[in-house]
Amino acid sequence: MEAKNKKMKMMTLDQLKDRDIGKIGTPERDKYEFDLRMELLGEMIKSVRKERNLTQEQLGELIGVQKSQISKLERSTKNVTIETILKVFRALKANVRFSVEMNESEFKVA
Amino acid sequence: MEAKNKKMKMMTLDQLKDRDIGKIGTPERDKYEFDLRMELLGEMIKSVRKERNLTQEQLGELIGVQKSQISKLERSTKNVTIETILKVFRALKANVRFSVEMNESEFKVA
DNA sequence: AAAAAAGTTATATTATATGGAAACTTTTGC
DNA sequence: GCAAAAGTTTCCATATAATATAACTTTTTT
Repeated sequence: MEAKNKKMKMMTLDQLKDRDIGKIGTPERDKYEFDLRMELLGEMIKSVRKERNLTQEQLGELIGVQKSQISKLERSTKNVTIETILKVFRALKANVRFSVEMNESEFKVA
Repeated sequence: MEAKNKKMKMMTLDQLKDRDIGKIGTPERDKYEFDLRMELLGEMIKSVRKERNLTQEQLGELIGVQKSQISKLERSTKNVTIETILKVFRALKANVRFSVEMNESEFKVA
């Protein structure tokens, strides 16, 4: 990526994302935002696991899956089902919360 | 279910769930808790959709799926992928938050 | 630096979530 | 109460998430 526009002074992160990845709502941008979330979720698993002083193998044993599975969940850019997420955090004795907010009102789920 | 125990005065909801469904951590109970969460998530979709004054068909059009699909998401006890959830709430212009908490520390994801 | 442990990746299989179509049921408006 | 609209369910196909195994790479320990 080159900075061709001489007049450009500053851009917000959002402006950059709009320009380089696509506007919010476009498939490209949505995918990016989604991947980002997935990455964070994976990091979340990893950091809680570390906090509990577990190896991937040990966490796997708690859940009943191989370590390779844990590795994937921690680093995959792919999609996950809620069931899997809950299973993992349950084993880690951590609580997951989903909440939905629209405008002012916020509704908590679980 | 009968109330055989004459001495029983009161029970908390948790005690009832422990007795009738199984202790937390048992597969039965975990499934129950999970179903509950899923149900709430479906209800969440429904209530936000209603808030936006949309029919299932209209919401489906926004996302690009049939109304039957929306119906399923709103009422299914089945599992869902995060991608699907995000897709729906994105269309509803609502924000979904996942957060994970263990002990005192709370980490926000997305 | 060698050995052991932890983590990653590739490949393949199985289970299941997504989705459409259409018939059906329930709710709503007149 | 009837018709239309909204929602649900069933049946089915397709896509993909979950998983194991085993080889591989990276990190840690001694």
